[in-house]
Parts: sequence; structure tokens; C-alpha cells
Amino acid sequence: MGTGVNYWLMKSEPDDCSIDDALAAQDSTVAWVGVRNYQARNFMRDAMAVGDGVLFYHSSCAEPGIVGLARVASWPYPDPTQFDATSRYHDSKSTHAAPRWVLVNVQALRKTRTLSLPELRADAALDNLLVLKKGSRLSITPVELQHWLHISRLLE
DNA sequence: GCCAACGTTGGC
DNA sequence: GCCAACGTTGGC
Repeated sequence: MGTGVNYWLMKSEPDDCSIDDALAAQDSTVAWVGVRNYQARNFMRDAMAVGDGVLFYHSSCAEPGIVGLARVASWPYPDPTQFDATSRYHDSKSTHAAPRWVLVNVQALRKTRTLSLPELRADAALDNLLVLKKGSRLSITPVELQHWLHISRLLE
């Protein structure tokens, strides 16, 4: 793990938790429940640090794209929904002794204009942004500093 | 609703 | 370890 702040893009379905929902939450902070992909989990578990920058992205909706800025607001801890038999995220194979899934808290900082997927794709400076790669389905992807800076400028 | 792409599972 | 079958993601 390197030093300094890292940057991430995190997808959320707005029907589930939109940028408005996050901003309306206590301290504008939400627990990022429901990640059930090992690669995405490993980013939270092994690479995220409190204060890391987050691009808040709406997926599976009418206008997918970046809709806000946020920050990582906790260290990783077990996702409580994995133990909840009534949750859609329940995992019967996970135990309290050896939790399979972790999460972090994410604090929304501000809503931005929607930087839409077509707009992102049309920007040559973002050619290598992981979320734009063909077939990319990861709900959490690292963002390079140069991409973070470029997108920040677009959202000013 | 369709379907491409990817991840996971489980038989062998 | 291989790989077919199945499940999920997510744009369109």
C-alpha cells in the first residue's frame, strides 16, 4: 500500500442509495453494504484508507454517470447484512468468527452535475479509466490521480 | 426485456 | 485444474 490519498469510483444504484439519499443521511454518511464481489471487497479491505476520494456513480438507471463527490469515512469492518437472514445480502456461509464481506462508510461531500457515461466515454483523457473498460462490472474501481484531477475539473 | 461480459459453482 | 452451466451486472 502506498502513502497518501487514493481515489476510487464507487457505483450505487440510485433506487437503492442515490447521492441525495447519502447526503440526507446522518453526517451524510452511509455504510456501503452489499458488495459481494471479492475484487471489490479486497479494495475496501486492503487498499482503502479514511480520507480517500470517491467518485459517486449511479448505475442501473436512466442516466448512468458520476453524480457527486465523497470520501472514505471509516476503516473496513464486517458488513452486517451478511449475517441478516432477512437481507437480500445475506450470506449463509459467512460466520461472525470469519466474516466473508466487509464494507467502509462513505461520506457524501457534494452533489455535482451528472457527468454521464457517454460524456466520460467521449473524453480522450479518460480512455484508461477502469470503469469505461469493455465488460467492466466492478462496483468499486481505483481511479488514477490524473483521472481524478481531470474529472474534478469537469465537475467544477 | 435483451444480451454481452464476467464471476462463481460444482462435477469430473 | 478444467470447464460447462448458471447467475449477476449493467448498458441499451
